[in-house]
This record gives sequence, structure tokens and C-alpha cells, in this order.
Amino acid sequence: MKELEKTYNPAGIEGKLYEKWLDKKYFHAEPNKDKKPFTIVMPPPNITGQLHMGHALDNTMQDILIRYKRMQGYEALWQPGTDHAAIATEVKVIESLKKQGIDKEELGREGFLEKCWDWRKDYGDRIINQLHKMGSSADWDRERFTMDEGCSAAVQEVFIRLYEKGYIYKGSRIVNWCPVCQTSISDAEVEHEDQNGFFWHINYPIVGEEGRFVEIATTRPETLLGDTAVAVNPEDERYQDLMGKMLELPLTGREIPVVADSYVDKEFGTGCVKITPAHDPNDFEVGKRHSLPEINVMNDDATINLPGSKYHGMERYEARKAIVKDLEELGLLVKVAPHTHAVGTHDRCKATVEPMVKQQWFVKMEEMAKPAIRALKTGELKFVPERFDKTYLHWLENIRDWCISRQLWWGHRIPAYYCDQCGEIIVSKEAPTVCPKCGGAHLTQDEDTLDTWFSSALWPFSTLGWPEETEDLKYFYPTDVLVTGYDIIFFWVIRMVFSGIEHTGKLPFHTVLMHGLVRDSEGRKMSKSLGNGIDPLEVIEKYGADALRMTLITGNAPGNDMRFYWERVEASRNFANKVWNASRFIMMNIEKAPEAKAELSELTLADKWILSKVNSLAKDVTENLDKYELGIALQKVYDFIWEEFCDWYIEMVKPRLWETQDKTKAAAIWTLKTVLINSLKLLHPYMPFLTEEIFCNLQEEEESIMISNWPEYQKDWNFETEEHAVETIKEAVRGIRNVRTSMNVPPSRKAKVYVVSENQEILDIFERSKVFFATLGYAGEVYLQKDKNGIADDAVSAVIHQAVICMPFAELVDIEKEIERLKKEEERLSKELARVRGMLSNEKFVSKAPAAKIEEEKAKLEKYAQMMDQVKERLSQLS
RNA sequence: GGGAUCUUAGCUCAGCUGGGAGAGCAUCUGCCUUACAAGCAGAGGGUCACAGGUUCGAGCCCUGUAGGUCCCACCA
Repeated sequence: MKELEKTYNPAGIEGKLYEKWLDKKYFHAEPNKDKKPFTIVMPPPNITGQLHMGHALDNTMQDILIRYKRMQGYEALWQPGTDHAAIATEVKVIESLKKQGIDKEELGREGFLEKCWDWRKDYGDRIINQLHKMGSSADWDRERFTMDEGCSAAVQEVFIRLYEKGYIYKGSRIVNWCPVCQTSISDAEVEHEDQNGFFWHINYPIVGEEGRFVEIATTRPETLLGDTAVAVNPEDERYQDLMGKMLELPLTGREIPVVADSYVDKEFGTGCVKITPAHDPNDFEVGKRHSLPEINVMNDDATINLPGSKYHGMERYEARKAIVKDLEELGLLVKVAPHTHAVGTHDRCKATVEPMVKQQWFVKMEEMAKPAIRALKTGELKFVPERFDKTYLHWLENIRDWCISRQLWWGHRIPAYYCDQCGEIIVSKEAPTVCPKCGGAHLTQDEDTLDTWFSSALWPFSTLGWPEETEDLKYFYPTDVLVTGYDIIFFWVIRMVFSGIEHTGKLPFHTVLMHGLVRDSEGRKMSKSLGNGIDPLEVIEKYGADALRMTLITGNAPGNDMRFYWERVEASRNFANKVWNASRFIMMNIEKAPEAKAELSELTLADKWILSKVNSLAKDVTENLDKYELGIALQKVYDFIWEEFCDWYIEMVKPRLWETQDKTKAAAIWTLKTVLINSLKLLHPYMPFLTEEIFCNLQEEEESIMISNWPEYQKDWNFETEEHAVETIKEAVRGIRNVRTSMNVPPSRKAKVYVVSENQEILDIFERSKVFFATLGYAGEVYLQKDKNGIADDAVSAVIHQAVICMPFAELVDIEKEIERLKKEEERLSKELARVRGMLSNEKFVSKAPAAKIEEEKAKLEKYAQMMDQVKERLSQLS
């Protein structure tokens, strides 16, 4: 056993230990009939950038669960990988190419994809390396990528199955179009934000009725160019005579009808709505109902597309200005009113989304949503915390068809081919050589790729070999827990659930453990633009991975956002150092008595107490972990190690270690070591490096704490009597310290301490504890007696349950202070007594409260009354 | 417009199925006690947002009010 350094130095050991774990293949999992599987799929980080605090939190939580289950004896698989992040990566690669003066189009599809794969290599590796630094015990032998061969095969398989089932279709529908990225995006990718805009009221002249107009109100005047009707509510009495009439659409020379549609809200605006089926989702529906033409007046970059018009080629907002100006000149602009309304923006580039009618691929959602809803309602699927049930259900119950095609190059290319001759669509894995319909030999593959979430949706099973019935799939699927942020429920969680049910017949996981966002110290989102992001690697370099992990887990409940403070990391680091030093102390003592062994029967009061405590700690921590209460479990381990073990037990045990002749020394050393090892094991999932380093130094015969057994509750380690006894001693020690502080007695001054109690059992407890009670209570000598004979009248005293601790300080005693202190105690006790008596004299309480509770209160009454008597007696003596 | 969530010590937050208010940091006092000053021992500090209700008993459950945060949403 080697001696540890004086302070814990994480930088010196983390890399070494991680290498060891990798070499020993501890992270690797294989189907094993003798063990139960426990599986987590890692939410694959995007290859677009670096690991941030959110990843650090996400992965720490997963690692804790995996390490815990692995120690419990499960075949624990943490399946890692990365995501190609279609649009995000494509944008990044285009940017980086631009810097080199290269244009995407010039490179061509093949050339561009090569650049993307290069990017993927660089950034994918970087992220994996960062995950290593966190201590993540994922099975890197199984690392996957959403665009690798296997995942791509799964994507094709799913696409074809859904197409054949009629769940995937191609159609001309209104979609969210990003004019900057120049691709369609799904509803989930649109963020709505309120913007201050205007309501432009415009008069549309009624054909054939000189001087009569219909007044409409719009927030997007430029879409007027694509109007194909004006709608009013059929119930609207004001406009009964309008229905069926034709209007002159200003600036275009076109005539459009007035249609009646109940979609129109009579109360809102003017009650007349311009209908632009090609550029508004509602209008699109209205248009379908009334067979209105769809006139697309925009290009893909949101410039106006209306050849022959003066607006042709104008940027959308420029056109808006021009149109408003022209309407004003024509006298058709009635008024302009300020109006705030929700504008859809693209979550990636923040550009305002333009609804447009496009040919796109869609997934029909209605049928697949049903079993996903049912899974939650039956309790088969659980969210932790439960409140996210509502988010999940609300989204699924209002789900719309999923637009899955993207006008991008980086991604899974849609496995659809078109016959150049007859236009037949052939969906197949292999490129067909002839058209099955017309025999044409010229077929072209669809240019589009799939939404990046299409492949992520399959992640829990595609990574395990699906669609092949692999051994891995059979053994590890369904997975157990999914750990992710609440911001990704719609994008990912829901899609994995319905995909899992549809393609494997099983839920992909039974529990979804949510976490929130890691914010900066002022509660702002960490972001590049604010420059307030903190790099997890910087934290690791300065304080160690364990300190970072602990910081991310403590003081936070599942699903809640948290703030990041350096002070908190420091506190975590201090704890690591505390554990380190306690271990150092223990190892130094083992060194002196290497052969120390003990039987349970040889243990002293204190030994049994701490053993009993660590035993119930193991039980508690296990229960908390099983309920995914990671923070609570860690808090308990922290409190136990720092307070019970270090501040009390180690201090209790010191006199026995110093005394060479002490017969109970072996028992002390055995207990120190046993309790330390159990504590380290309970702490290991949270602080893997620290605990491994200590464990390996302590247990040279064992290879790693990672593969050691999780502490289980043991019946023969349960010592209730001893627990109570030690609590009494602690109470006495606290009393003594308190008295001494308030009397300003310096620690160097030892005092005689008299323990006075009529109760022989209490005296016995002190007798058995004398060794450490004296040290902890700064006592020169300890006297145990049944009455106050021989104790000076001016001795100060601490009153505890069933005993009075007296200390004669002679000249040091300040009678006034002592009276003041006793009065305070009297006040406290009288409050407690009033409360307890109040409860017990309440007939309803006595008749309705559970018996155990009543007994508890009765015991308290007895205790406080007894203490009160002592305090009063003492006061009367002094005054 | 709908929904969720928060309001607890100076700051940041815990508080499990309702049964005597907690932690970390900060503050004050005293200690270099042979593991640790990244430490030890003490102390101060809270009508748990407000108003009702249920209950023997409410920080916790119900209703409402005020303020904050977030998500969803096709009133042009």
C-alpha cells in the first residue's frame, strides 16, 4: 500500500485510469445468459461542434446509471455514437468551405459529401475524446454513426416498409420553407416568436360595383400577389350579399371570388380574409375546400416570382414595402395598425419561415401515434418526472404528418427512383435498371435526403443490428432508460417511441429520464453569441472530471434547469479532497497494523454504530437510484462521508489508534476500512476516478472498483441499540462544545466532565464510550455518577435527555452568561413542550393520528419534560 | 389562446407517498487538535409569494390572486 499525496490531484490520475478501463474492456458488454441486461442508448451528439455542459450533464447521468447497474451485476451496455445532424452539419461545412473560397455547387454532390465525411471524422473523434475525459463508460467498441452502413440500411428498410404500408407518401402540400437554408423543414423545427408587426387594412374593389370595396386585413401584404379568393364566414350577416361576387385583386389585374368558409372568425379583423393557398397553411386548407388555384409567387430564396410584374425578383420585405406604397397611391390602403403576431422562424438559422406549396415526402402520423399514446396511458412508458407526460400526449394527440424530405446533400438519400419516361415512382434499396411499368431504362434517383431525425428515430434498435435479428438485438433490446433533455421530446423521444413500436413491436425503453438546461450563473442559456458558455473540458482541467460530475448532479431535481457556478465546482472538489484525505488517514493506519482483522463480535459501540449507518446508507442510496433520484442519493453519500464518517467516526476512533496497547485497535482498523470501501463503492458511479484510485491503492488484490459488487443491505450489520447509544453521546459532546464556546473556554484547556444520570443504562453507554467521549468533549477526566455529589455548585452544565453533563470551570465561569444560556434553552424547551402537549391534548389528534405517531410524540413529551426539569433546577441553583 | 412550472435563509437550490424547516456558498466567533485551512468547532439568519379551503395536522393536497420562466398554438 503506497502513501497518498497530501491533496487530491485529479489531473495526474484520470487519464491513466481511463486508459486502464479501456484496456481491460470493462465498458464492453456482450449478450450473457447468466446476467440480466441493462441498456442505455446514448443520445448521439451532433458532429457539428464541441461537447457542451448539456452533454456533460446528459452523459454524467447516464454514466451514473450504467456504472451502478454494472456493479449490481447487470450486463450493462451503454451504446454510444454520433449523429450526422444533416442540416446543421451541411451549413457548417458550407461555411468552412466559403472561408476557403469554395462553393458547394462547384464541388458537386460527390465532392461536397467528401468534405462532409472529412468533417465528420474530425469532429466525431473530437467529441468521443471529450466523452472519454468525462469518464463515460460507454462501450466504444460499439460506437455507431447515424450514417454508417448499418444505420443506413435500417433507414432504407424503414422507408420502404412505411412506403409499402402507405404510411409514407409524396405529395404537394404546404410546408415550412427556410429561404436561407433552402430546404423544407418539419413543424417541430419551426419556432414561433412574437414579433411587432402591422396590420395592413386593404380595400379590394368589388367587380361591377363602382365605389364598393371589401376591406381585408393582413400582416403579410406581399402575399396579396398570390391571393385566389377572399373568404367570409357564412354566418356573417354583414357580408351575405358578397358571397359569390368577384373582387378585383389590386396590382395584379386578376379577379378573385368571395367564398364562404367557417374557418373565418367573424370577430377578428374585418371578418374578411384574403386567401393565399400557396403561402399559408390555413388558406391552403380553405383553397382545397373551394378548389381554388394555388399561385406560388415566391422563389426558393423568398424573392418574388411573378414574371411580368414590377415586383418580380424583389426580396420579400422589399416587395412588401413597394406593394404597400403602391396600394397607398391607389387609395386602397385603408389604415395601418400596429399588431404583434407570432412569426415562424427556423430553429437552426433563425430566418423567417415561408410557408410554401412544395412536392415533398411525408409520413402519415395518425395510425402510428395511437399506440404511442396508449403506451404512456397504460404506464408501460414512464417519464421522470411525470409532468412531461402532458407535453408528450399533447404533441401526439395533435400530431400532423411529418415532412421528411430535405433539399440537402448531407444525409440519407431517399431511396426513390423516377422513370424519366413515364414518371413512375419506384421505391427500392437497389437502383432499378428498368421501369417496371413502361420498361424505360432511364431512371433517376430522388435528389432529396431525409430529415436527420428520421434516422435518430431508429437509434435504439438500428444500433443493435436491426433489421437483422441479431443476438445483440434480442438480448439488449428493448433498452431500459433514455436520458435526455426536455427540449428534445418532440424531435426525438416521440419519434423513437412510435418507430420502436411500429418496427420492432416493442417500446424502445420503459423510462425517459429528463433533465433540464445548464444555464450560466445569471440564469441565461449558455450560447455562443453571448459568449457565456463554459467548456466542460476547462472545468475538468482545473478541478477534475469528478468535481464536474458532482456539480452537475447535486442540488437539482430531474427535469429542472440548473445554474452553473464555479463556487459549486470548488465545493465538489473540496469533497473529493475530503474523501482523499480520509482515505489517506486510513491507509496510514493500516500501514501500521497491516494484519488487522476483526470479527463482528469484537466491534465496539462506535464501530457498530458506523457500520449500521453505512448499511442503511447502502439501502437508501439503492432505493433512490432505483427511483432515478440521483441528486438525493449523492447528497446522502456526501453527508454520510463528511459528517458521520469523517467528523464523528474517525475522530472517535483516533484514541484507539494512538494507543498501542488498545485491544480494539484491530476492530477499529477493520471498521475504518470496511466502511470506507462501502462508501467508495456507493460514490463510485458519481466520482469514478477518485474512487478507483483510492480503491486500487487500498485493495491491491482487487483489480477495479468498477467491477466490484454494489453494497447490499446486510441484516447482521443492523445495530439499532448502538445507533441510539452513539446519538446520545453525540448529543452530550455537542452540549459540551456549545457550553465551552459560549464560556470562551479555549480548546487547550481540558476540563473535568461529570455525567450525571439516574439511569444506569445511560451511564453504561458513557462507560463504553469513555475512550472517545473524553477526546471529543475536551475532557481531562470523565466521571460517571448518579447524583451531583462532589460537583461544584458553579459548574456549568449541558442538559441532554436523561442526563446532565457538568463541567466545573471555576474562575472561568461567568454566571450571567450561564443564566442567559440556560434561559435560552428553557425557552426552546417550553416551545417544544407547548407544541407536543397541544397535539396530545387534542382529542381529534389522539383519536385519528396513527398510533406510531402518537407514541413518538409521547416519547418526546417525556424527554422534553425531563430536560426542562433539569434546566429549571439548574437555574434555581444559580439565581 | 392552451398547458407546464416556479415563488423556501443574503445568493443558488433540495425537501420522497402531508406529522417537529435543510444543504452548498456567503456572514460572524474561536481554533495551524499528529488525514484534510480545499480543514475543525460553534453561531446568526426563513409568518416556506398572497388569500381562502380540505385535514387532528399543510412548504407539501384543492381553489383563487399576483409576479417570473418555459413550451405549445393555423385569428388572417
